[in-house]
Amino acid sequence: MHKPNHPVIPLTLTTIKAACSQCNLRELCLPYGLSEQEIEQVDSMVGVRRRVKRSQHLYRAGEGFEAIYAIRSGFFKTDVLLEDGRNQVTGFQMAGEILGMDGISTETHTCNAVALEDSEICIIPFPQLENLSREIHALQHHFHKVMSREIVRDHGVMMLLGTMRAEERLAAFLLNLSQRFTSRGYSAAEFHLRMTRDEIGSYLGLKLETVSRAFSRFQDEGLINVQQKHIRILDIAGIKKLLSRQPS
Amino acid sequence: MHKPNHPVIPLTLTTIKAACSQCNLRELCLPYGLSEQEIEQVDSMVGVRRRVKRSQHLYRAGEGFEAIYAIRSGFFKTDVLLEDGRNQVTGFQMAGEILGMDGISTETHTCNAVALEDSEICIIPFPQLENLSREIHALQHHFHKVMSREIVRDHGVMMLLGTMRAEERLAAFLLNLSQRFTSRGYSAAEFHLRMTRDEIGSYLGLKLETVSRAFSRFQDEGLINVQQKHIRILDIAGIKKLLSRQPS
DNA sequence: CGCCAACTTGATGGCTGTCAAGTCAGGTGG
DNA sequence: CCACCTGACTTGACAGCCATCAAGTTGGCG
Repeated sequence: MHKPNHPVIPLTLTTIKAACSQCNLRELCLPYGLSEQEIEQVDSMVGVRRRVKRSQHLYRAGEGFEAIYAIRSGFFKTDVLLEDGRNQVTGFQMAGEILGMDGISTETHTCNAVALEDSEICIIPFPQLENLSREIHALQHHFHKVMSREIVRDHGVMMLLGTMRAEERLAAFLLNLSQRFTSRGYSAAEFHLRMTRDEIGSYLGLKLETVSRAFSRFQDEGLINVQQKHIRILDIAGIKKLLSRQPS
Repeated sequence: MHKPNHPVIPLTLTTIKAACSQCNLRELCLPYGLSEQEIEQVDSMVGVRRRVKRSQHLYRAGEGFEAIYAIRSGFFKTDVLLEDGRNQVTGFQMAGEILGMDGISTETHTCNAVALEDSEICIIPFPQLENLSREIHALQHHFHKVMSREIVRDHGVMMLLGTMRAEERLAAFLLNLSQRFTSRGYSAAEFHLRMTRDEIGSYLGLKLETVSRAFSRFQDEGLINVQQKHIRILDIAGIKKLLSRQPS
């Protein structure tokens, strides 16, 4: 939907009134075909935007659950900790994706959400989401799809962790990032990693040295170009081939 | 010849009218505190029960999504397949648990659900669930909790696959089974595995030989007693200790 | 009774973890 | 401007856990 010139929205430094109606990520967060009035209702449900600076927590495991969050800009990771100190990155989230659904089941968040770069999120108070879902059919169904997509995504990670070897995991990781950047209008072939090797390793069930070695090997084989956190994909087809090859 | 004049409920061998109001698993599937009338509404939403014999599919990846399923009795596994033939068991489900939520996001199931023993499930047509959810507040919230719980469970599996070694994984698996049997009124210490070593291995990201060896080692250490698929836990505390120990 | 799938156990090898040393990049302060 | 410092990254050597391959055992079922 194209917007003609519209009135200026009042801004503050810390929190901003969210306005889904003006948001260019709308199609990621919301269903198609809402009426003007329904969009207004959604606007008033999504209370405010909030900035989260790099390395700050959006929420922590153990905190009470009150809202889910739509990422308006920036990049996050979620992770869980075991008592003995081991931790597992469970996902990386970017603009247009939803955070916090882990908290619904027990009214308590079960993982940590940390900004990997300065970010901005929209707060969606959960009781109000449920209220509005009962009124707006499409919103209800959309939210169910979002949760289901998270479950399917998790199955993909389980597949990756359970059956793939190191280079396959990294290849899948790169392809996934590339595809998500593409669908947000960024380059499919060139991007900046917001996370460290250690965080990639944690997500992929590998040690950071293994991640680093795999990156180097990909570079030696002419598949990618790595310069620290800067990645350029040279041969997408070659990377895809790594995934379909039988290990045994 | 005339039948007696009270109405007879039609039964067939394959499907039975579900009746949540009579179901002793009600507290697993449904929220507390529904009124008589609400329960009746749920009864009429849950269309029928269906029997699924051992090794039969409840649904397959690629099939259209129409309903979710509550397990009334029996035992299932869900798994996903890669094109190259590798597969990953993503979960084992038992009575009172919900299957099929993977299908909501794309209107198509993304995994297979297979009965590991003769089972019985209740069919919950999804559009009707959404309809009733808009009427019954508690049902809506309960369903959201169920989906969220699935997400949290998946995070646990990712933790297991990403950070634990073989014996820790198997220990976690046994404790999880034991706990779930307990909460259904069965023995915490003695149970029958419905799945093969290969399926356990797929779920835990291990080869069947490794699973078998870990079972044997547990037995040698006096933690459990294994007789093929029959498991007796002798030292729960000892098994728990395996989980909290640092690997390095 | 015999067959077959499931399981167990042993021997060997390879992938990836571990330990260690060195390099690189970015930020800070003199 | 440059020295310095620190966290992130790379690379090498080695070891250990688990996969692989192989052979044998068990138990269920026709």
